[in-house]
Amino acid sequence: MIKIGDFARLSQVSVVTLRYYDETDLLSPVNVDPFTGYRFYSADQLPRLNRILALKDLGFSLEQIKLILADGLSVEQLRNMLTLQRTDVAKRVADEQQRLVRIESRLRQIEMENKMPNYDVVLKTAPAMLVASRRITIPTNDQVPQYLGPAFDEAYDHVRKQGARDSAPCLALWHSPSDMRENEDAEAIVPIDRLLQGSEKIKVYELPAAQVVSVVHQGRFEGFAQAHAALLEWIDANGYKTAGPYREIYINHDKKNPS
Amino acid sequence: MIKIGDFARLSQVSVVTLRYYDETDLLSPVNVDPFTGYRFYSADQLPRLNRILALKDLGFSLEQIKLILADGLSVEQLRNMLTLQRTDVAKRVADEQQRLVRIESRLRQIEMENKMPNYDVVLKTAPAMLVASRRITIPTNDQVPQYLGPAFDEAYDHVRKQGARDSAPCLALWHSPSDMRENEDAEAIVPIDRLLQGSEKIKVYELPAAQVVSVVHQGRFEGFAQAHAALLEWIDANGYKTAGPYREIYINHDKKNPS
DNA sequence: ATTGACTCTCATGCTGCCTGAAGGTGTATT
DNA sequence: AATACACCTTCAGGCAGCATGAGAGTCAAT
Repeated sequence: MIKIGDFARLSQVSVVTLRYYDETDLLSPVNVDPFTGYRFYSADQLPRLNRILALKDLGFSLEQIKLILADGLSVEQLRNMLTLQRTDVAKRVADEQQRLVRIESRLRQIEMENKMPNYDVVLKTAPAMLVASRRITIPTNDQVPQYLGPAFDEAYDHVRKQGARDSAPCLALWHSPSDMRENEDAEAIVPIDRLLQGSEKIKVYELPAAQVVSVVHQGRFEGFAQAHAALLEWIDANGYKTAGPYREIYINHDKKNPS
Repeated sequence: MIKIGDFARLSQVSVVTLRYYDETDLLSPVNVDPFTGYRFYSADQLPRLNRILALKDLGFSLEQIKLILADGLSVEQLRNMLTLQRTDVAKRVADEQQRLVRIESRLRQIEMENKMPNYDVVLKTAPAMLVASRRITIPTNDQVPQYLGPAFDEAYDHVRKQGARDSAPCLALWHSPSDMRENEDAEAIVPIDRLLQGSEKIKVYELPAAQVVSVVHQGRFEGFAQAHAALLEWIDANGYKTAGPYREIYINHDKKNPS
């Protein structure tokens, strides 16, 4: 019979933790004095405790450990749990390594510019949505406003004529590679709240959900190239590849949120 | 003015999270209707929110992010925080990788033995303690009990004669390499509660704290070699090196807990 | 009888939110 | 004008794995 304090010293586990393990039925003392409530442990319980610690060390939760320690767990099940845990931990390792890369890229940026970078790039998931779209080709880079404005108007008119409403801010898709400055292939998109008829010019379809890298640009177009550059840099630094068109989301009248 | 739901959709952050950020003063809406309590955001707040997300992505806590976003933070301080965070994350990566190694070693053990291994090896930290010690040389492996028993008695007598008490279970240190079977160099140790006089045979000193790899063996000496083997295997598999003597802790009369 | 070292049982806190419950708002349709 | 329905509000509680502290009872030695 060992009192909790001694057992704690033996096992290098805190008294509080031992009490918690008792409370959660992970490891209960062999007997408890019915009057004083004192917990008494036996040296025989050290192996179980050590196993608990070992499993915790492998990253299992106390719930999982309880499962593993329950008798009736087959070797197969045990192996499965370990295998799952392995992929889990492997993923965590990969995640943290990516994080490390991002931190280092930030540090490099700071070294170079000697200030907090202007643009914060974040990985997000854009949900799928129904859209009405007008796809156009823009001859030269400086004609973007003249071409894109009317394209949006066309799409928006089409939507309103059928009595649907826009359910989110408009966005533009750029299908051309980022270094292309002429004959750019763009799509003016109005998100809608229900399926409706398309036309020759206006296509209606579901824009699928996608992983996107997002950056917020505030103000008018000037300096916009910087935001774009920040995006590309981030993508490069973090080892991603672009797998679809660029999206630009327009909020209010002079603000942009390309993603 | 954007309602919280729309702002949530724009930023891909949940409404609940936005409310939480408001509550914790990380990002408050530009204005709140005094009657209805409705929160209203502005598109101008997207950059700040994006920065918050970016920093969260780097692994900072919300508290730290609040600090970083507070004005008056110098580039120096920012760089320091990032550097700290880098070492932090690097450590986490290393930890998780070690964990991965341990899991894989467990899996291999299961493949080989087709059952849960008998011994659970855990890394612990043994605290420093005052001890009275009797160091002896044991000619051959099978004479361990005859030699070690009296050595403990000597140390224990010494302690009692001076009115001190043992404050923890006795332990033995083995200074010889693990493959040595003759003329083993061992130390019988009694932990004590206060400093006392040594003698020619009995040394009194502070056994320093140490990182130890611990395994629990239950029962008599038979099968003890297995526990020992498990230790060595673990140490090898996890890329550690032994940096001191083995410790064996004896609990009750027939139980052992070498660490 | 009195220390002093332990032990007990609550209660609360930590992080970063999520999940309701109960009730008030805003807009559109009948 | 009534109603429906989507949104908004403020609590309250929960999650994992304990740590910290309060207030009170126990145990062994002096």
